[in-house]
Amino acid sequence: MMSLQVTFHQVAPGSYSDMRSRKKARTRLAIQDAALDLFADQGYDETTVEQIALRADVSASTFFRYFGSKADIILNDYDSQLGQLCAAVRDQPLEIRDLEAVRRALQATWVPYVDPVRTIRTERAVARSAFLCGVAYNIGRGWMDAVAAALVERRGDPDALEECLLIARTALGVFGGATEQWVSSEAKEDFGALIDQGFEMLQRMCRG
Amino acid sequence: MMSLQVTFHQVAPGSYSDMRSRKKARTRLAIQDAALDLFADQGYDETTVEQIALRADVSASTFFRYFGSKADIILNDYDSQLGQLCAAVRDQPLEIRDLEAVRRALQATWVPYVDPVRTIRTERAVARSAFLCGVAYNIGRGWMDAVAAALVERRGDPDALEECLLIARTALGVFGGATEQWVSSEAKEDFGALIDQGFEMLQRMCRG
DNA sequence: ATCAAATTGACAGTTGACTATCAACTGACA
DNA sequence: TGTCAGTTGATAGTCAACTGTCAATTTGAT
Repeated sequence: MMSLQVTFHQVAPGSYSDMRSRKKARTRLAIQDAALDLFADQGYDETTVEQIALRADVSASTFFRYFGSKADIILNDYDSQLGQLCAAVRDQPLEIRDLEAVRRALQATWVPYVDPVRTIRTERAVARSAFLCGVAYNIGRGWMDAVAAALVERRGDPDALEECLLIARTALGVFGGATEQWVSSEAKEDFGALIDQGFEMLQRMCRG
Repeated sequence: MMSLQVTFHQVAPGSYSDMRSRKKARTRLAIQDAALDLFADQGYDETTVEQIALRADVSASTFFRYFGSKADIILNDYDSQLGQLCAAVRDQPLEIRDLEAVRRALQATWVPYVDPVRTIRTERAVARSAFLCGVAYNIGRGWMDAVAAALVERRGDPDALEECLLIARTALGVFGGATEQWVSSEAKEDFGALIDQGFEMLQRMCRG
């Protein structure tokens, strides 16, 4: 998936020790923040790089020094969080069903760390643009694959991949639905409770 | 969802009776076909309107007379097929569980009518472009909403919307997974069987 | 065959994403 | 304080999507 590769361009990550690096990190964040605000307000296509640069108080040239393309802005690295989620899935005791393992892992590694404001803004931006939808979809897909792999590893049965993929897909579907409800309540409702509710519903739905 | 609205531009649908209209319909299809071929081969972003026009034996001007934008090409109207699916869902006898109702409706109104070649080509194009992913995602979303509405109507219980949404989401997840398997087998496997298999797996996954 | 309307291609122009270059500036360090 | 590498803004230019216009061609009706 070429268009989804995260390109760090000329800005190396890590080693934010000296003033220079700290300033760069600040600039990077400022650009991202400005862009997401504008995307949420006007839509992705309707926002020009010049507008983003203006709001972030940099020149268009500088923008392209920090991000290889307009698309790169939102190709955040959720990698660390995804890693934790997968580790938590793997660490669930074996006597617990797969679906329940994913539920617990989500509750432990994701729910406590979501930022409501950022989530709402991102969701709004995504809802307005087919391109951003695609990016979100692919991120979700990456999660699905990783979670499925974690489940397979937990079981120790490589033949179960197809089944684990379905489990991961279903679990992330529940997660997505809960997120949607949460966002549409403007984060007023309890996110964790919404997720549990979704999993219970799934249970009921399959039994009859 | 502004960017996903189907704009018929200057070409009115329906009433393809006389020679002129028939020719227009043919041109329209030729452009769509050329575009999808190129998208599948080179990717969406990497394909220029000029290339599409060239392959379809028209000028770029003509291209923009048929499609308001490059994106419009793939914003096909699956409306009729979606309508049939929903009708089939509504018509399933009440003693059948929701999930099973959707499964039967899919088997009856969708599986027999898929074109393998076209599906494979489309899937390949979608896999290469974040934008096309987004379009596909939104189409899927429209399905989810419509199927959920059909389920609510079948039950006659408007309060069940949230639950029906989850059911529709899960069913379409199974459907999506099966489609993926089918495509990756190059349509060699039995599509209907893959779908049934997915639903059975879902059953097992929730129980045990 | 002929006329009016629809359709088309050629061409010129606008916009915005993105690249390349260079001179000016800023922080790190001796 | 002065030097130097790293960072920046301004400028000019490319490329492709998209718009508008006009003359040439094709089609339907008479």
